[in-house]
Amino acid sequence: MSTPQGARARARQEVTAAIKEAARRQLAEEGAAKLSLRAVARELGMVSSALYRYFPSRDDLLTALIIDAYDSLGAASERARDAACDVPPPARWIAVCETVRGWALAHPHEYALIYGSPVPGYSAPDTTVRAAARVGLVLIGIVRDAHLGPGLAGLSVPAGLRPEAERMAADLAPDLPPEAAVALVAAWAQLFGLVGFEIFGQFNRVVEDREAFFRHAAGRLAEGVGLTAA
Amino acid sequence: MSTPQGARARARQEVTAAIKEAARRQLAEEGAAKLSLRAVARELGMVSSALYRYFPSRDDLLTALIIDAYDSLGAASERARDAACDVPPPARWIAVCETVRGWALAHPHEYALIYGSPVPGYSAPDTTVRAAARVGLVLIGIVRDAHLGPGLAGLSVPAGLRPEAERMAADLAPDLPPEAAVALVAAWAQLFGLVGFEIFGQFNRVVEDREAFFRHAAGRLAEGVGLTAA
DNA sequence: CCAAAAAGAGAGCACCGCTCTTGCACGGGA
DNA sequence: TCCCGTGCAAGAGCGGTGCTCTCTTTTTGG
Repeated sequence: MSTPQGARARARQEVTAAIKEAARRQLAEEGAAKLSLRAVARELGMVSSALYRYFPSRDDLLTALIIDAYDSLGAASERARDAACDVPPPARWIAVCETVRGWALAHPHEYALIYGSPVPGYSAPDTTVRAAARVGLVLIGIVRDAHLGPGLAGLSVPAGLRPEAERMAADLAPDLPPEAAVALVAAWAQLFGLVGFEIFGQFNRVVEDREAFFRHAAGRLAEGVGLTAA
Repeated sequence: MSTPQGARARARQEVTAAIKEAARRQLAEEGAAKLSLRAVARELGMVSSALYRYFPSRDDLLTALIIDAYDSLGAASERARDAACDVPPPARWIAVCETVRGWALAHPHEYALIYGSPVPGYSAPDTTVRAAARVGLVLIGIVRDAHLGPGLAGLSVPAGLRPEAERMAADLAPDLPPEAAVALVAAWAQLFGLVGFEIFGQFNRVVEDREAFFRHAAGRLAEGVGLTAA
């Protein structure tokens, strides 16, 4: 992995990185639909068939970009969490949400790649799943900190959702009350609903001051998971 | 518009409808990315160039499908609202939300077409915008009914959001309190966050009993806009 | 009844993803 | 140090795409 055993392997890694970089540039400029292997090859001064030595297909290149995008967003949210480690959980939650939104605004096409419509019939490989989970883990961590520290507001779930709530909590955060797990997953999806609507233009002619609107919505999301304003 | 002045015009409408139908079938089977004008023409026994007499480009055909999809979803939500006209607003809200989710589950590729990543550089024409608004209007109507009838729980917005809230209320629902307008827009985006995460597979290995989970989340969304349980 | 408009057919252009074959140049074992 | 095998780039080519242009046929309306 990190052992550059030979000059050969190193060159291969460099070319692979150059391909991904050029592809990411094209993705940012034209979007995933227009990303073309031949154009990437042209930009790199190669012939298109040479690219297949590095990525077996266009989908594999896209998958690599997807993983990188998840990692980039995950790292950004982790940095935001760490930078806000000394503010109370509700404010930390808002800070992470705003970082997610900021990342999406800065990388709209990469955001579309990971949270927009997936390719039909495309099922994410395991590596993708792991990368995708990072943002969620950050959010869970904030709620856990509140639970272990200043406390979490009590929530409730209807009886019919009880088993599911306990299953979700066992999988996601065994140390959290089941109702918090349910609220967390819902807030997670709702956060990306807010971000997606802004990125994809659904807020055009509807929301003007998006910064303020989002901050407020993120705060209400925090209340929804039981984070009480300090 | 509705005057079939000649057999010629009627034939044109029929062919146009046949093209859209075949395209919708292909869309449902393979997704928007694989929708090909040539394949549609083949299925209809025409040559591909003949199709351009009806739709100037592939994007125009896609736009027609988008409008139809918005209309289909809008009509479904209006039917759900009318069917639940005699239950209290919170239950009506949940019914409409569940109908939106049901429509999305039944037409995942059409859902992806309208609420997934838009085509790069694609900007929705005005006709699209109007069709897109129908679901939102249904949600607004439910809150309005509650406001005029059994009452709406009081909400609050921070001072910084006040002007935006009043602007949004003036545009969307002048008879509603500004705080309700803000909550409504947020709930609207969050609803599609929940639906999108389920449709696009983000809930895989996370949420099992999606029916119950969604019902509960929709109920909490209703509370968030001030609809108090009867 | 005939000119004009509309519609279909076909060839063709540039581009795409992907495959296969062919040379070549380099790197590691002898 | 040499030399062979291997990894890589190059090129041609296949079937597909969106789209344009021209030509012919069909229908319509004055």
